[in-house]
Amino acid sequence: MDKPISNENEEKKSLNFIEQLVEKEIKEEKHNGKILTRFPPEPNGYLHIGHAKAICVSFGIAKKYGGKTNLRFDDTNPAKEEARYVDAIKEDIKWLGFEWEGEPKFTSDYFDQLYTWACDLIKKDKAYIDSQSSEEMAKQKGTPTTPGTHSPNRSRSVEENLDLFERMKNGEFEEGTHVLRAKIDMAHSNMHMRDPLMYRIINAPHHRTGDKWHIYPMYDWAHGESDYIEGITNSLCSLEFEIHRPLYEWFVENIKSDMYQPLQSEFARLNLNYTVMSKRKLLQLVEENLVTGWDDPRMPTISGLRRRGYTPKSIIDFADTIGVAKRNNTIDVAVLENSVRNDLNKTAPRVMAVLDPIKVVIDNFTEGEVEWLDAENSQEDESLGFRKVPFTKEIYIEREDFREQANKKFFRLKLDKEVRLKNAYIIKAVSVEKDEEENITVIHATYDPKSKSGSGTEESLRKVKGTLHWVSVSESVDAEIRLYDRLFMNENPDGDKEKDFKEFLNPDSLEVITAKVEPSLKECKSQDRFQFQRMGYFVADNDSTANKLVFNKTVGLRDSWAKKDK
RNA sequence: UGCCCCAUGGUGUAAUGGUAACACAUCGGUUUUUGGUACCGCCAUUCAAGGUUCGAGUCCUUGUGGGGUAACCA
Repeated sequence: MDKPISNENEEKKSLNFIEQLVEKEIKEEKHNGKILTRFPPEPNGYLHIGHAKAICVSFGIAKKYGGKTNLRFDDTNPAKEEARYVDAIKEDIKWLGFEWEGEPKFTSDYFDQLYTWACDLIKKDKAYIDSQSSEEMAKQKGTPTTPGTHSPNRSRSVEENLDLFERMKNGEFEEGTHVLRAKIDMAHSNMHMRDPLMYRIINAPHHRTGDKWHIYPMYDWAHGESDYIEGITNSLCSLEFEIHRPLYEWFVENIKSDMYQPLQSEFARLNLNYTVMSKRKLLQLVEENLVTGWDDPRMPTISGLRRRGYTPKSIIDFADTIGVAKRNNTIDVAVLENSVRNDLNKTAPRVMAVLDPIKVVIDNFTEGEVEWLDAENSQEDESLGFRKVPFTKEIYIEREDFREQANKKFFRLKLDKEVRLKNAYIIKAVSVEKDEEENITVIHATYDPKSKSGSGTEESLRKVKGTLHWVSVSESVDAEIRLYDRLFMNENPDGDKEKDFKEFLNPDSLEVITAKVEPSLKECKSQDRFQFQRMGYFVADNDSTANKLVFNKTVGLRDSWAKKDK
């Protein structure tokens, strides 16, 4: 049982490129061996599975090397951001099981310091106020092959710049009339270095600072500086910020007063097929009521996955499986589904629920009798024990589990053939009743009284190929079941230039049915997860009450019969 | 068009100059009172061409392909 430590180390040897970098820094005692990362969401929407990956990367690397992680809301644009998102984001991170260091931080906490530093840059002649329109400035920016030209305002005096900047701050100007720009190099091959904007005027109240400010810092100016203020050692972000790194470094180098400097590293964001991963598009789905909300179980949001029945562990395992690298990737949703199945297979108690019921009458079973049978709660975890399930003369089975005639490949119930009822008896179908339209309404069967499951009799040990789940007609209860399919029919819904992503919405992504479930489920609580045996994993929805059970389908079981039967 | 990044099975991720591994998917099989789980097997000489080396997926050069980038968004 006790493995040698060296063995474990060998197994874990493989490191992603960020881990390699951090191990190198630790070895070189770069920050005295300290690691502090940050997760910097903008509070303008809910977190999705892509953020979950980023959370696992930033929190994960710190955790692995004995460091900490700050949660910092990047709230530099009051026009787009709202306080309600702050709470949702905190809840999602906590639910995943990560703990941020101290209180949550806000970029807006640093507005004063940022303003002071901006004044310092003006005084050092490294920033100036530009009073042109954005069109004029865009024109002067040049193109990738031709250098830009200087703004006529570039040579304004320090005094004039300082005066204008203060008046901008005080709200004396309209939006769009002035901006503060860094004075770097209008001929730089990296367009981001051609005198980038640091501040713009926004006359909108901020969710935390109210109407104190009329100027707000741009991302590039605020981010590295916030990292510097907090003492972040490794600032991990996605690939599209790679080209911003020289600017990130230029800003920090020009304001810092010591040897310390945070390092930005970039990794590829997560893409999943059959969904969209843009907050703007997810917001559209919510606002146009194409889903029921940010936590609709079809949404790739963390709150949606939670309501769908995903576990924190399954999401963390998923992030671990897909890895961290620099190349663009698209992960098959099947990988995500696999991680939740893996977790739930080990943890979810098994119960019986019939989703599409058809009645079976056991002709030789006593009318009115209820026999309570023992049923194992999990084949994967003995400690979950047993429960009682009621067996009666009339039961329901799944409609698709019966055919009058079928070939040998069909292991389920057919006329004159035997099948085992899970936890109960072996039965044989003898006849059917049909309505005028030839639809089967009732199946008649006989049972073998000596074949009771677990009894150990010769009859019970008989080899029968098929085993069906079932519930008692009189003792079962109704439950609303919400069956979900993928939200989009296209693998890459936002990859078509001609078509809007919403054209690919799957009209059948939600199906609501009423199922018959075993009576033990009456006791279940919201968020309880189960395997409905042979059907899949289901979770009690928040809408579920003692009087009306509601379950969401998390994911189906792997089904090799469904594939063959096609 | 400039600059930056990337290139390993169908999809992802490893191999840190020394026998291309793992996960998912697919297909086939064994076990099974869930057509589940578990287990086994099939599936790539690493974008191309040169070079360095006893030895290259790994280092160098060139090419090709993909992505990013020129918001008063982050």
